[in-house]
Amino acid sequence: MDKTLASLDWSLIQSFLAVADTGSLSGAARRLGASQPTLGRHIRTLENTLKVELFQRHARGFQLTPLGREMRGHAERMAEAMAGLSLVAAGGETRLEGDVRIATSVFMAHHVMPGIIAQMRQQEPDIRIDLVPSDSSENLLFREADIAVRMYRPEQLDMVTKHLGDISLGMFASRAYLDRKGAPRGAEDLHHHDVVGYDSNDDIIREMRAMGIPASREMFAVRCDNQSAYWELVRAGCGLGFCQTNIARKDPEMVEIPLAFPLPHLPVWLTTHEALRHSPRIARVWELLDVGLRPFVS
Amino acid sequence: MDKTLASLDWSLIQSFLAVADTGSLSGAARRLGASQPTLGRHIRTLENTLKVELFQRHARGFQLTPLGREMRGHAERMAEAMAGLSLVAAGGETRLEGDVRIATSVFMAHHVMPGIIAQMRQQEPDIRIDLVPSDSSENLLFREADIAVRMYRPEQLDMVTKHLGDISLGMFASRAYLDRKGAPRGAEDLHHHDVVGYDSNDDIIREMRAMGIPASREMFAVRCDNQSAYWELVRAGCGLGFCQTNIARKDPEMVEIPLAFPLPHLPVWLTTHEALRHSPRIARVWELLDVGLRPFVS
DNA sequence: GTTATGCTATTCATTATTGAATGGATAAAA
DNA sequence: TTTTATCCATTCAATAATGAATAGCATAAC
Repeated sequence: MDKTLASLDWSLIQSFLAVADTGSLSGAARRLGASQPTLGRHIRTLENTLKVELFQRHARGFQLTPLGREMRGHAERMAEAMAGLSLVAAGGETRLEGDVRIATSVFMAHHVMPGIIAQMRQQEPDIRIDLVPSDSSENLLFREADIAVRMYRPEQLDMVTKHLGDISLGMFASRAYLDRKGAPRGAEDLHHHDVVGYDSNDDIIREMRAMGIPASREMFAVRCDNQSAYWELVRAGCGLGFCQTNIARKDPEMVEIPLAFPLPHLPVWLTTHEALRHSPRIARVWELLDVGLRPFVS
Repeated sequence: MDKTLASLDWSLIQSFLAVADTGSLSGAARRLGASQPTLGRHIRTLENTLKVELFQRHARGFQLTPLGREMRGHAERMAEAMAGLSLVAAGGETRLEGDVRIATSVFMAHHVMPGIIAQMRQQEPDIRIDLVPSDSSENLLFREADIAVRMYRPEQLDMVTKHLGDISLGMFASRAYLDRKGAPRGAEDLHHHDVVGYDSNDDIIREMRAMGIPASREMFAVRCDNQSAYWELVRAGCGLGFCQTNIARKDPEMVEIPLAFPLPHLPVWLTTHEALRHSPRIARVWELLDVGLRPFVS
């Protein structure tokens, strides 16, 4: 085996990749939990050892040279292999303790998960939970999360999934709003009302059109992409809005608006990586999520 | 990104793979140029961080657990990516100095390369040469060599190759042997002579059979796989033997035995990895080998 | 122009890592 | 059995790597 290959410290490549990704020593340092001088030294050592120039030193940061760009691909392949390795390792943990990261939508994280997690903590005090609220999908391969609770069918490969059931949606308004504007009568009447909608997400519009109701972005008086904040807007009386019926019906201030047409249902999927499935603590949290979410997916 | 993934030092994986490959801390230490306690600590750190058991401690060394075996594949993928990276880096070196590893057959390394390398050193004193004599083929992907001089067409992918010409073979015997046994007359007469052959390598037998001459392993009085030692056996008068004519004819003690049938020719191929082709020092050594080998491939 | 911000390079005390040495344990060879 | 050769774990002095602090730049905003 070549001397260079054997003696070159792999952690230098780790640093190289971090600097290449973040574009600066400082950024890479933050990502790796190291300091900026350390990263600077790592890059210099790497360049000196390989006798090549990997970055152009710029006042605003480090920029890859063409050669560095060529090397980056290989470093990324190393990172992927490392991710796979780390996944196998996590799946091999045998004790019923440790951290479990649960990714789910902002809305669920706000309105559903706290109760479930509180119960989990009582039953499994040795399992610490990281809750990752996010409406963009996580990459479970890179362990951005261990278990994801999602409102759509996961499409990543090597995943174990379970469809827990469906969440029914309803249209709601606050009493204050209804006192002011009255309740809508039928689909056409919606045009005379304020509706709270999503901003960049066009789910509502597409669903309404699918129902045969003309809809456009302009019909929304107030828009918000964060679903928790969205719901607070509706509760504050900004207009009509949609919400999971199981949550909204518990709120005495909110009134459900009966609709002539049925709203779509949201499927609830539990997901984890195949390699993690046999880890006791992941399996346990999976089980508790399965049970805990049941009341919400009637 | 997961904390474990980001914070786990990749050099620990490097150590893990070395221990998995060699089966011992000491062996891994030798391979990595580190010490046995260091490797021991690395493995322990890795196991503690990932909270898994990777090896079974045995008195004779370390043995992978099933989980460790699963992880090994990923570690190997990392090593492959690392090899690719290191190759790109080596190809990106811009100076006409450094080390170049030349792999070639034991015989060539003994009888041909020294002169060529001596001349190289005069013309390019800043290029240091590692000569790797080996009759098994090198893996240029892992940079076991930078340039290989081979007697067969290389089959690895991503390789740059050049057919320099062919080497002609002849049958020779020492004067001492001929004085004792006389020269053979024709192919049938070979049975009354001692022939020095290869041991596990059956090239000679296959070639003779291809020529229509009945041959078997038993016809060899003395056998040796190392071709340099083989030739010394022939020179010492152990029997008839084959050799490159260009080399053998320079030896006043050796007499060529004229044969009625033609012997096969050996092709000479120069090989390097695609990624290294544009490195100035590799290109320079390639060029000098091309020129230097010319007299031998008439 | 001036200020604020974000970055890199350098220094130096601190900390963490390393390896030589040692002891103990096991398996193979004499 | 005794010897020999490996191997691993542990210890501790020496070494190497680290990060906080600082200074110096370049850019962007005012």
